[in-house]
Amino acid sequence: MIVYFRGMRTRDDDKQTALFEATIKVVNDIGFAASSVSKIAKEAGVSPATLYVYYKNKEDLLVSTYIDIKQDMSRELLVGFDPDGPLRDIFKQVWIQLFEYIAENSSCFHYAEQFANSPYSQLVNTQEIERYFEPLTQVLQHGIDQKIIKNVSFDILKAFIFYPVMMLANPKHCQNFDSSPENIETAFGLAWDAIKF
Amino acid sequence: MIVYFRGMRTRDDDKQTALFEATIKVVNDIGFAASSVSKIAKEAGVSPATLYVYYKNKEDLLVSTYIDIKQDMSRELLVGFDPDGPLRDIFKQVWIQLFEYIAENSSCFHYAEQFANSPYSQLVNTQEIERYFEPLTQVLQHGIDQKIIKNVSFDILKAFIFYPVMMLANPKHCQNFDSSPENIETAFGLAWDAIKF
Amino acid sequence: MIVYFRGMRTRDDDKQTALFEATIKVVNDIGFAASSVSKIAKEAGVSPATLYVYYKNKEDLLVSTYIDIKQDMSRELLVGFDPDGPLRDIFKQVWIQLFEYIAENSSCFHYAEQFANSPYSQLVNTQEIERYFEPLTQVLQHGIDQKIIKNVSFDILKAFIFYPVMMLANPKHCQNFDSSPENIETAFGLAWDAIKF
Amino acid sequence: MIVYFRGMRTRDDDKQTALFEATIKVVNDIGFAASSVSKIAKEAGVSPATLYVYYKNKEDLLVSTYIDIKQDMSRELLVGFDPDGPLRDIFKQVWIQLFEYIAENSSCFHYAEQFANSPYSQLVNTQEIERYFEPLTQVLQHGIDQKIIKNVSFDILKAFIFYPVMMLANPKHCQNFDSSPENIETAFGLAWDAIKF
DNA sequence: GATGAATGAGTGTTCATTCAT
DNA sequence: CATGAATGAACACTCATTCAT
Repeated sequence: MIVYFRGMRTRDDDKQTALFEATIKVVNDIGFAASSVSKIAKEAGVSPATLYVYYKNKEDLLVSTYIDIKQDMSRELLVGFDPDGPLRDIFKQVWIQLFEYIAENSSCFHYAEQFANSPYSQLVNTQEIERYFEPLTQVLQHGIDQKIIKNVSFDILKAFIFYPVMMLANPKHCQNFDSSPENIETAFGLAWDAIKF
Repeated sequence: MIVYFRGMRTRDDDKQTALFEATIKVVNDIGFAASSVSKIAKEAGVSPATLYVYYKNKEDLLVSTYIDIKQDMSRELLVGFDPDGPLRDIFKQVWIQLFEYIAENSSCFHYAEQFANSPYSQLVNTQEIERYFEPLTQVLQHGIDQKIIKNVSFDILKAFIFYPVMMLANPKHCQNFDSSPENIETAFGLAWDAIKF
Repeated sequence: MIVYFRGMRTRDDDKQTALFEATIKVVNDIGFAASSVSKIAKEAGVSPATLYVYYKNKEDLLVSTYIDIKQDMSRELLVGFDPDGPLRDIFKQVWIQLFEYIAENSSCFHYAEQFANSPYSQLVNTQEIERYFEPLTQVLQHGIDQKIIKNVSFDILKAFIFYPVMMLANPKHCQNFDSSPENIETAFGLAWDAIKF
Repeated sequence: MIVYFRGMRTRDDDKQTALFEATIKVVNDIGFAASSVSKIAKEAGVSPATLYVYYKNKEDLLVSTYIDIKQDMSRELLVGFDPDGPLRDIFKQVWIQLFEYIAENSSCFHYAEQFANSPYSQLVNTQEIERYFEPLTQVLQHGIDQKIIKNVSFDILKAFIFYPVMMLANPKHCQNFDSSPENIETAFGLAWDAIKF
């Protein structure tokens, strides 16, 4: 066991955070294709070489950033999640929280979308990501068993519950959509009509 | 020695087509970020310099390719479009044609998605693109007026009719979805339930 | 068949030569380890990017340069080669020509030595290189058969005929050696005494 | 917490040795060009910064390692050296010991060769190195005076006694040479024939 | 003494684009 | 029209070295 009577220079959490945020900002500003390690480092206020202290390489930087976002997103989505409540309420809560997450973290969300559309996406273990969202899948199955939700494949259900939110909450796609609580509720109404038995 | 006959095409349509297809192929194979003018030219079987005869620069190449795809897509979508038929049938037909277009032209569709997610998308006149799909908007409005379709904003309606298809038809997102006619009909059922009054 | 009624820009032989010479000069001046593509390009008076028009990459540059030197060296060595003359005369002529080649092309020779001592050497087909010198091997065998030369392995014979020349002709190793015709003849005497039956 | 006892070594000899060995290993494994301070430090199991406690800089590391090897080599060469025995026996013994040293310490030897071929070699005092081998030079002179050895310059003699060994003992150059005692004796025979009066 | 963090300067290589032909 | 040659600028990444601890 090594004990230091005088500590060495330690890794700087601020720098890690700065790099994380810079990655998202740069990618959102100029796009995945044009984002370079040097631009991200400059945005973070560190030397490009420093970036390699915190990340193995560009791929690691982009992939780690994506995974961190996805983890954070699933956490936000499932705040106050209660699998024993009424199904419609569960989904409404998740739906609204997803909407709010996207609206409030639009840059993170957009980064994740760009990442998922890039060839880097093949480098992440999709199953691991999906595990974050497993509680939702279980509730869906429960709804199907109780004949509350249509007995169609998960892919179809997800396509109607979550995909439209992503569009509506993203000002890039829906500039006209006014995200007042009423409008969000209205939109959820359509989602529920789609999947309910 | 090349001899020019009268009426001979000076700009070679074959080359233009080759470049169009090469652009999509390369972008889909290696991603937006890694796609370079030289790789696209090589894939098309022409010199990088020749590419500049047909396109002003890289941006022009990418943007033009996107617009061409979108035009073609709207054309396919609206084949046999009859605004006077029953509303549900109209949408069903468009829905299925959209689905088939994506399934059959997945590389074009994927290119368009990557493009739309890139900052290049800011360079295209979105209104012009939307005009291609205007007949659909008119039918939507008609349905609302007749109380066949929910009286909510176009953005919400579109988010539930078209966005889910894009997810379902894209094998990258839905590997498990079996696109048999029955499944497609089932999925359309959810879309209709969502928007119908 | 493509016929150009107006030619395109053609590859510049001067540039190729300049790159060849620059490679040798730089490597000899600062060593294999410190030699970089940019330094070689600068020495040749071209852009680093231009270098990649003529060579696939750094490895190709270094390996091609080595092979070119070796080919040239074997050509010089075998000038006036007559396998039917007296054995001692054959070897004396080759020995002297090797000596002169090394003395006159010391930079090429030194490059080749550095290359052979580098890990890049594993990338060249040694057999192909040795084929250049095959006439000598045949004469050696002939000498052994006729009991003019000691019946020992080729490796030993080569080690005593050619390796000492490389040392003597190389001013880096033998600063004191005066390469007058008499001294060269004397040195050859030792080589012949070593291998003669 | 580290506690210093009285008389405790401050500079760690183990670390010095580890660095010496790591330098040779890394250079032999990946070549002079690719060898970096960090890789050597990692191989030695210390921090790059620690390396600078033992060596002034990279140059010092490489040069010191070379000198250490050369010293060790001369020591091995002259084991049991008796200037009063028969000349042929003296040289035979040295020759065989040189051969064995190279065969047994091929990595050290190869490092030394690479170093000698690099521009770093200009940084070492060659005369100091040669002094290690002075006993041999004296014996040579003695042989010349007694007309046992040809009266030619030292450079020529050395070129025929020692250079061929280096070639034969180096498997990189002579893969086919079987270093059995008989073969080594045979090879020495050629060396002796070359230099003997 | 020993260390991981930090970095400016450099690496090999590819880029989008222009040029002469 | 069509081309291969040519390049400055950028790329991802590693370097030898220093610094604070």
